[in-house]
Amino acid sequence: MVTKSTPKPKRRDREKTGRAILDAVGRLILRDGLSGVGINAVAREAGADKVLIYRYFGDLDGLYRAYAETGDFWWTVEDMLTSVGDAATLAEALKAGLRFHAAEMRKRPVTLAVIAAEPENRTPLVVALEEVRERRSLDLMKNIAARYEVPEGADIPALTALIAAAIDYLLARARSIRVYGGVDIKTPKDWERIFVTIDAMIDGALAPARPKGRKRS
Amino acid sequence: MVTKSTPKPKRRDREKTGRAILDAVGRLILRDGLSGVGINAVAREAGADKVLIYRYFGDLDGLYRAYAETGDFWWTVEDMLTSVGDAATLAEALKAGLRFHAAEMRKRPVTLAVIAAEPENRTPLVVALEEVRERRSLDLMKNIAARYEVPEGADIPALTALIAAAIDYLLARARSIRVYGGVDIKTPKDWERIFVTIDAMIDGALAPARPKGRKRS
DNA sequence: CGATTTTGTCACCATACGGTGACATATAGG
DNA sequence: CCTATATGTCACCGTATGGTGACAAAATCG
Repeated sequence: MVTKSTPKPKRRDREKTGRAILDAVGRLILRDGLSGVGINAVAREAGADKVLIYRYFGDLDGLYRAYAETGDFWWTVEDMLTSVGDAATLAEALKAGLRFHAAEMRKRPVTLAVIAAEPENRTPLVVALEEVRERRSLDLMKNIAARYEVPEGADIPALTALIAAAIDYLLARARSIRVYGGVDIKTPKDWERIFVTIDAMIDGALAPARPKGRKRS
Repeated sequence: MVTKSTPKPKRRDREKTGRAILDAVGRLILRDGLSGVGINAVAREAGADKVLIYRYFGDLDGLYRAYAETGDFWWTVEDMLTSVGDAATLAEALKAGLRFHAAEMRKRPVTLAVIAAEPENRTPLVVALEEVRERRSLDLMKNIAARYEVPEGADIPALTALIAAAIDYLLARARSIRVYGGVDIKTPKDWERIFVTIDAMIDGALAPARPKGRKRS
């Protein structure tokens, strides 16, 4: 037999195929990290021919851009505000806000995977996520300034940037290691412990008058 | 002419070649990131045939391992202690120690590049560096416990892990971005500002009795 | 229904990768 | 000096990558 090979035709549905491709991107990021996302891998994972990726998204960067617009990669500022809105003091607002941030990040493993890849993988996807992060930070700072009185000498942007950076980095690392600097970072219970210290750090950074008294030895 | 092609022989010197290969690894990490280190790239960069890499180091992982033993990737605990040894209080010791940490990390761009690649690039090199970090943390914690009295409720491991994580991550990110969360992270001057907040956070985390008094709205 | 556009399939290209075998010759040991 | 080993050179392999051209058939539109 010359084996006509029954090539099993496929229902033609541009929209469905496009979605399958974008879904495959997400699955690949999750499974193999952002560096595992390539034309061939995506086509294979999506069960679509790679030529369709080029037709629909232009090239790999176009795919990244399209995927960046697809997902729900961050909490929104509104969500943040409603989640923290009833805090009486700035300190309580920051504590609740950073807890909210950590909880929301843990719900978005794809975002964590992208963050993990950020430093070495400067694709449009990571650039897009960075832009969102910066815009959101500015928004949040404006809201904080409007709602709370900031103690003199307190540097709210530096404070939140430091703690958010630590949270994001440690959550991203927790995908592959269990301990960082002798501290467990894997389970929610571990993070309860960590947040006790974060709360104290926030209190310190907001302490109204740091006496600066130096003792000489 | 049949062009005998003058193949330009090379002086044979195993030691020198080996060193050239390891040097090439460092240069490549610096220029292209850890993911830019491959057999072909290293051979090209070192001006040596790749078969020599296999002969001398086994395979790519062996190369990583050999390179991990080559470099001075971290400060030593002794250096840390002499740099901080005269601090009168635990708070001052931690402030000085973390400043020292940041300064030493900034002197080691290769280490920063490896840290940047850590989350997605689990080569023996990053594993080796992680092990050093963990050992060093334990060492340091022991020394601190022996020298200073730790206030009740203060979690020194969590405190140092959080701040060190933020420093390492932000320094690694500073290689490719200028601002994180609205805060400049590039120049030493930027870091002076950041360290003001770090100092305050340390004070807060070491504050002896956090009253926990909540105000209701 | 018939013509045109769109979707999907396949075969191909050049390039790069990690890895290996065969061979020449410079060096070191007897 | 002659021999054995170690060093370096070259040509190859299979596999994967990003990317393109050609073609068949399904869907759409007149």
